[in-house]
Formats: sequence, C-alpha cells, structure tokens
Amino acid sequence: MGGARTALFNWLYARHQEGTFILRIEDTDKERSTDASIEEILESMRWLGLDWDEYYRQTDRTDAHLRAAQDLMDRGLAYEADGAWWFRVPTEGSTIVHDDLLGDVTFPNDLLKDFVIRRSDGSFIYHFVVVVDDADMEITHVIRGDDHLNNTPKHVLLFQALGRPVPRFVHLPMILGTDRTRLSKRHGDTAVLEYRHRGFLPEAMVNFLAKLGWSHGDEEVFSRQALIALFSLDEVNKSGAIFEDTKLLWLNQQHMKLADLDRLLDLVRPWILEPGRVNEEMWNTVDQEVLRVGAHLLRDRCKTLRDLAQAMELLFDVPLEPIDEIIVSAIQAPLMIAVAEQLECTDPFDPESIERDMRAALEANGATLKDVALASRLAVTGRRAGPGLFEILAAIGRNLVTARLREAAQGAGE
RNA sequence: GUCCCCAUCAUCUAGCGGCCUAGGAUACCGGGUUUUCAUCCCGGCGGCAGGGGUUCAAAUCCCCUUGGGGACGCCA
Repeated sequence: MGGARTALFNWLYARHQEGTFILRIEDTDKERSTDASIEEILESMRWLGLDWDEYYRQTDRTDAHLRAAQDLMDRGLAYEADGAWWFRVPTEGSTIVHDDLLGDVTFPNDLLKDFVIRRSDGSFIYHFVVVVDDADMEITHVIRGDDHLNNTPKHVLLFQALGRPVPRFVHLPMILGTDRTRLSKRHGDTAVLEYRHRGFLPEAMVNFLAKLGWSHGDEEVFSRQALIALFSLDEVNKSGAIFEDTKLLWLNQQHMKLADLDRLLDLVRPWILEPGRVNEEMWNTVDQEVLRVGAHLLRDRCKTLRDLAQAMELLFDVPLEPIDEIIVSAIQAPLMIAVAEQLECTDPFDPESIERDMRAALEANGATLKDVALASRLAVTGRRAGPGLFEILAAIGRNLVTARLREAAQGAGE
C-alpha cells in the first residue's frame, strides 16, 4: 500500500508537470523479486490507472551498472574485499541531503560506513544501481518513502563519485497501520488488489491514497483529472498517516454516486454473476434500462460494488433472497391481488402512473396505501428498506412486480 | 544503543506570527427531509503532547523534555 501511494505521488507529479513517468522495477534482489510479485505490482498499477511511458527492470541494465562500477574501481573510489566491491565513504566531513519536503538534512560521513555495491556473486546492490539508473535516465525527482532518507547520503555520495548531477529528493512520510507502526503484511497491510476484490472503485482508492499525505484546502472528493490538475508537492504533509478504511468506504460511496452509470454496470457485473443465481444470459437479456434505473436508485445506499450487486439482484427474474421476513396478513392479501391486477394495465409503467393507479385500486377496496406499503415493498424487494416504493416498482418492471405481489399474497398467513 | 524524521480532534487534515475563544472531512450522537432505509441538509461531541524562551502578539519561530515512526544488511 505504501508502494502504491509512492507510485501515485510520482505519477501525479509527472502527469501534472507533463513529464515522463517511468516504471522501473527494482528487482536486484533475486529472493524478493519474483514474476508473481512483479505481476502483482503491474496489475495494481493498471487497476489504479497509473499508466507509464517507459518500463525497465533494473536487472536488464547490468552492463551499464558494470561499466559504472568499473569506473569507480579504476579511479580508486571503490575497492574489492571478500569478493565484493565496496564503495569508499569519506571519513571526514558530512553529506547534506537537500530534500524539497524536509529541508536540508546533514549526515556526518564518519557515521556512514563503506558499503557493498556489488555482491560476491557479481550481482549489484540496489543502492548502487538506483543511482546509476537515475543518472542515466536523467531522473529529475526522486520521490520515495521516508524509510529511504537514511540511505540518501549514500546515494548523494555515489552521484558525486560518478560525476553526475544530484536529483531533487522528496521523502514522503510513512503510511502507518492502526497500531501506528509502518504498514506491513504482518500488521494489517492489505494488498491493493484486495481492495478491488472488496468492491472498491479505483478512483476512490486513488482519491483516498492521494489524500493520505496530500491535501488541498478543505476539499475531499477529487476525480483523477482534478488530482492531476491540482497536485503539488507544496501541499504534501510531513507527518505519517494511519491507514484507516472508514473514510475510504465513504469516498467509495461518493465515487459510486459520481460514476457514469454504464461504467458502473460494467464494474458491478462480475459481482452480480459471481453468486451464480443470475447468469450471463439473464444479464444480457434483461432490459438495460432496468439495470440503469435500478443501479441509479440503489447506489445511494451502497458503500461498495458488493453492496450494489447484492441490492441489484432483485432486478432479475430469480427467486428473491429476502433480507427481511416477508409478512402478508389475511387482510392485506386481497388488497395486494387487487393492486397486482391494477398494475397489469398501468400504462406507462412509470412511478407517477403506478402511484396513481395503486392508490386508486386501494381506495376502491376501502383501503389506503399505508395498509399495504410495507407488505408490498417486502413482497417485491425482500427488504423493509429501499428506494421510494413507486420508483423501485417501476424499475423492477411490471412482470416481476405483479408476479411477486401475487406470490406473496398466496403465501399470506403461512 | 547510535543516527534521522515527525508531532493540531478517535482518524485524515486546514493553519505557513495577529483574520483562531483553532476551520473542514470521516466516524459517532441528535434533529429535519423521506410512507421505509440510504442519500441530502442542520446541529452536537472532540484537538494545538509538556516546559522554557523570542515577540506588543505564538498552534504558527527557537531550545529542551516526552511521545511516535524510520534507518543502522553482500534487502529494497
């Protein structure tokens, strides 16, 4: 999650500046960097919509690393010991890191020790490779996590030894878990893709992550375009933030309300099909307008795509999965039959006509809407709560509505 | 232990010396709207870690303490 936030800030900065966003996989540790772990990173980036202009793996650039290391050896700035190549750190003076966020941070050199740049097996160490790559790729801004601040003097020294300009640094504060320690797999860090699985919208995740450390006055809800337009390093915070998903849930709801309806339907589709009650054919043959209107009515009370999918199931011709018990009294049953009969001829089948005809039918039977409102809602939707009765009836459609009314009336008193 | 960073409500934060008896958002609690629920609107709860300075004036600047985090690998 921390990596995603770092990637996002880099991406926002690059896009805002209309610069180049390079995705570089730091795979110099064979143990850590597997095809699966790299694929997860790529898929997370794709899901979040963080598109890249160039792509590298550091291990693809070994030739360049070797040339740079050999250069240091040739000039006596590095030496070999125990089969590894070591960078010689000056014993005197100090190294200053100019950080655009934190200001100047001074590290006495005598506290730094010589460090390995090339392992005895011939592979290179991250600290060395990252500097060579940044220099070769003419990276202007190094925006990364706070945990790298202590490594930065090493990097500065290497840039200087290589005779290359030192880029600008921005060290972002850590994202903390609810236990206040750095977010890690052991302490409740959830993979980015897990949030996709939980039914979050990528733009909500992006909005949330952006706000974790960046703020723009009192504004809370940002579209991707707005973030690109407004993002500025000047508005980045210096202190660590705890990752709590209560606000993420709220943001997701906000973005679901903002989302284009057709896109929302595409996104919610897998969740509706997943339980298996609604199949592909039913999805394809149902009136699209039913889905659009239904999604529009239902999304106001949903936090995630999962919630929405569960709610939208009632739009399909499948047995209701009642959330609340459907209770129809012996007195209500004939009234509901009368309503069903009336609705067979209601035309058009829209909220206004339904309300008018329903009230008329009830009045003709000496009853009022109040007598059957809740029972009808339960019969047709399987729950006590939901959108306006006439709106949801109209959205569900005549056939399902009348069938469910009759079915519930028949089961009355059981 | 050594070094580095950070410090405003439970959480995310605004604040860059006077506009602050500290503003917004989430969460929570009330009220309104809604035939229901949600949305929405209104209100409430709740914080400048502590102590010294500097200044006419400090949440804002400086120092100390405390607290939190991070780094000290032939990991990144």
